[in-house]
Amino acid sequence: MKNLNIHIQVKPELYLKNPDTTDLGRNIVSSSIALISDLGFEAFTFKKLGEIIKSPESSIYRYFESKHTLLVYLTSWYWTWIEYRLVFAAANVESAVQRLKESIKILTRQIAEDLSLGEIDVRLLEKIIITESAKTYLTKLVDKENEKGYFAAYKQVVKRVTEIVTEINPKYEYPHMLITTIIEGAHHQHYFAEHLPSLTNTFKNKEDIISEFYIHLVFKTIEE
Amino acid sequence: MKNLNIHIQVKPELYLKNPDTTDLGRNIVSSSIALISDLGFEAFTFKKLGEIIKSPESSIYRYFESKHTLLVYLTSWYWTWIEYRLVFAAANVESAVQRLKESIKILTRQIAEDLSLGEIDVRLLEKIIITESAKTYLTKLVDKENEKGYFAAYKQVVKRVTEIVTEINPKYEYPHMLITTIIEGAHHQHYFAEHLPSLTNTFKNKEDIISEFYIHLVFKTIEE
DNA sequence: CAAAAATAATAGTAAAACTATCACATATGC
DNA sequence: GCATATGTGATAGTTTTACTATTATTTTTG
Repeated sequence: MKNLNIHIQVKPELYLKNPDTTDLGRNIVSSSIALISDLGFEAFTFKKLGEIIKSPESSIYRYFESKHTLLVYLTSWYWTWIEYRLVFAAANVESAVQRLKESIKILTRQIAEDLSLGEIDVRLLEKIIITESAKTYLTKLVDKENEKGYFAAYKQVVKRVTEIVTEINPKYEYPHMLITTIIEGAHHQHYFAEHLPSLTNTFKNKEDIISEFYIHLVFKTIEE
Repeated sequence: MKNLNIHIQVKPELYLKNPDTTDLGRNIVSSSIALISDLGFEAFTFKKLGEIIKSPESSIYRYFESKHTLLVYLTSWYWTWIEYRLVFAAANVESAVQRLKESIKILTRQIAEDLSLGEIDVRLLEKIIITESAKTYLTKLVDKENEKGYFAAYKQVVKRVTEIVTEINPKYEYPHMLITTIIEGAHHQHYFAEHLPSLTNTFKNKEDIISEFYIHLVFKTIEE
């Protein structure tokens, strides 16, 4: 398992007490990732999590308002990490085409190796993002939560990549639609590949087929 | 409100007793559409529905195993209806390009007019599909439910449209990825336009912008 | 070392998601 | 036309979820 020493900071709106500052907090976050990816978000409860970390539910509630905000926290952590990777991948790369290509790979490809930042198992987290992240905004509370900035990290990622698209073709009118289409699309393809294979095309044992599909799609779509 | 006299049949796996055969059953279905689009799926319960239709919860449970299978039923109804529209739109159209164009419109455009089939308000149902339908398969039970054929109607729609893609360009290798990408993508764009506008491009007051975006994307992507 | 902060232990609540039972009404088949 | 099957209503009960509240104990820190 590879370890990196960067530190991801999540907006204070997403927690009651910063879980990053205590052992219990970090344990809540890392164990919740394991438990959510094991049980799925619906069957996941703070009570079950409490049993695993040997703390009462009420202690978990001091960090997170609800299991929903915990999911928003995890999602936000993920997008902040993705943004870091986007910035890193773009550094010193002159060609916008090359930067876009690398960005699409980051947005659409699953992490291959075990990777852990702090106590966060990024690979497991990515599994959660694929299956559960849309549930953060597909709720009756979207508008309120959006006002509170719950989705800022995601928006920032989208913005950053759309800017590369615009750099390549300033006349292309729908960069946001395009980028959100491929982000959510890639999540779906990864999910379908595992659970509903007839909805995707993974007949070849070729790796990164999803990434290649989206790279092709994006460059064809934005060309003049 | 426009009424049409076609009849949509849903697979028996999706209900305990066919709601289509009794007044109570039809009332459960039509009122659930209104209530789900009002409360959102999470806050929707059989108890609340029972109060509206003035029947006890237990009577609703005679038709549907759970609120989850009711959602699967509604989704399946919707895709069966979409397939009917696809077949109808393709009838007597020689050009595959034209058939694909019309199919993409059907898959990506929201219904403009009020429309009711039997007691089903199709416009409200479409609102539910946009927000809630992904929740039918983003669960721990996907694999089991897939085996039972819960997602057959959706798969059939995807298959039908991919065949047109292949007719136009037999060498194109990823028709399923492409079609599911635009179906789910369009749902997202409609949702974002209403709730997270910075994730989309609806700055113009132009209608059918989402459809046009996807038509352009598809034809660019599949061209040789 | 005292005060403040964090955590544990325990209890309690309202609602959700069912399951069960029995009475009554209605439709159907012979 | 009557017995039987089927459908619906009324009511009650269970387990679990998603919290909230209170008090005691431990740990941190200034």
